[in-house]
This record gives sequence, C-alpha cells and structure tokens, in this order.
Amino acid sequence: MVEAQKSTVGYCRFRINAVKDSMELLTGKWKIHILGTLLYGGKMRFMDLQREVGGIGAKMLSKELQDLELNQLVTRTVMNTKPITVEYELTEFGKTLEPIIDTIAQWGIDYRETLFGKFKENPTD
Amino acid sequence: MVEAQKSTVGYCRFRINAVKDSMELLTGKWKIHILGTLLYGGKMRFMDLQREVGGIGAKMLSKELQDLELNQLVTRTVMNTKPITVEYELTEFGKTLEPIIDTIAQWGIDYRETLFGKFKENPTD
DNA sequence: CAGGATCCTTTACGATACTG
DNA sequence: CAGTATCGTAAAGGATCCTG
Repeated sequence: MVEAQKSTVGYCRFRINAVKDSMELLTGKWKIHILGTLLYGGKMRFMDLQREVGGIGAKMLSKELQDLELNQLVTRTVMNTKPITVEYELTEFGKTLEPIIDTIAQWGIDYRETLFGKFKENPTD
Repeated sequence: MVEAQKSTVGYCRFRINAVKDSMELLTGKWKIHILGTLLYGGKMRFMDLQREVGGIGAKMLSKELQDLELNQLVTRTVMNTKPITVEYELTEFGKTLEPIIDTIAQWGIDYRETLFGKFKENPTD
C-alpha cells in the first residue's frame, strides 16, 4: 500500500494481487458454500451442514472443513453427547468474510432471473 | 423473495442458494482472478492477460475464457492485425461483478498481514 | 453421529509441442 | 500472437464399508 498505489499500473497489480491472496483461502469448489452456510445458518453439526450445503459428500465436506479450520476460519467443537456430535462455527476471523459472502449472495439474488433465463432451466429451489 | 424470506430458516436457505447460484458462474480456480484482472486492468490481449493473472497456462486460460464468454461475462474481439491479436473485455453484465471482486480485493488488503503472518512465508509480490 | 479407509471414475489442471 | 493437440498428474467426487 506504499509504492504500489502510486501509478495506475501499480494500483491494478496491487488489487489483482489482493484478489489472489484472498482466493488462496477460498479456492475450492465448496469453500464459499460452506462458509456461507455457516454464516447464514450459524453453528451447525456435520450432517446438517452437509444437508444445507447440498450435493457435497462426507469425504469432501470433511476435507474442506479441515482446510478451513487450518486457516482459522471455522472452529470444530466435539460435544459431550452420545453418540458424539460435532459443531462447526465461523471464527471471528471467519466472520470478517461476511461482506464477501453477502455481496455474492446479493448478486445471485439481483441477477437470478438473468442467470436462469440465459443459462439454465432448473434453478436452485 | 416471496415465501422464502418469511421464516428465518427460509431466509437462510434463500441466501445460501443465492450464493450457490452466483458461484455457479464463478467456480474454477481462475475465474475470479481473470475477471478481477479484466476489471482492474481493463481491455487486454491474451498474452497480457496470461501475464497479469500469473501462473495460469494457455490451455486453462483459453478454456476459462470460453466459459466466461459463454456466460456472457466477457467479450472476445479478434483484431485486424498481423499476426492477429485478440482482445478480451468485461461485458456490461460482467461489470456487475465489480462489488464482489472489490470486496474480495479489499478483504485481501485488510487481512494481508494476518494472512501472511499466519499462513504463508512468501507473499504475492 | 462424525468421519476415516478403500476403491474406482471423472474432471481439473499443467507442460510441452505445434499450427494459422 | 492466440490458441489447439497431446499427454500425463493430481485432485474431485461417488459408493460402500467400517469404527469410536
């Protein structure tokens, strides 16, 4: 944010690189879905998460959650129940993603008709 | 936006599905990088795009651009030069993604130190 | 219930070479 | 320059079974 912002070219690269940095944590077919689900649905157990995200298998969900936990975006809490249940929740850091996810959701809402009209026949119900 | 928003549960699913819908167009390791590059860098030729995005191969770039063109997010214009050059540019529809990309870039900027400190050693230069 | 282990199929992605 | 063709690896994804 020093040299980089002085020229237009530098400014562009600066923001392009910022996108790159962000996406490093968010890359993967399911990351944003999972984070969005936890953002809008709140604390949730593994199976509920799997159902809400929709279409993801247990293996993938498990793997993606481990990634997200490593990156300190979600927490995993084993509950004292029988059989055991596990709760996943956004961390405070994870919640800083809210503007991103909100904007994505809003775009989906705003362009819902456009998207469906042009590109597909079977909208998400 | 009718039934879905009445209950909290419905509201959540509504936004979760909106995220899903948006991501359908944006999925893939490179889509958002490419769109961001075209947003911040403006109209650009194939090779420039490849260099600016950084790290992407010609095959992937070509394939992703075809996807984006199909989804009417970018236009492809063959120029009358020798040898031929091709310019890629965001469509008006593509430009509606600006809030999403801006938010992602801003998050990357805001949490740059956090990201580097915690998760990696070699920041994007 | 939460998920790991295994096996198998299908995409995604990458490197290199080649053409109009 | 802007790609496509070809080949090869890695990751995604599904199914089934298994365990604490």
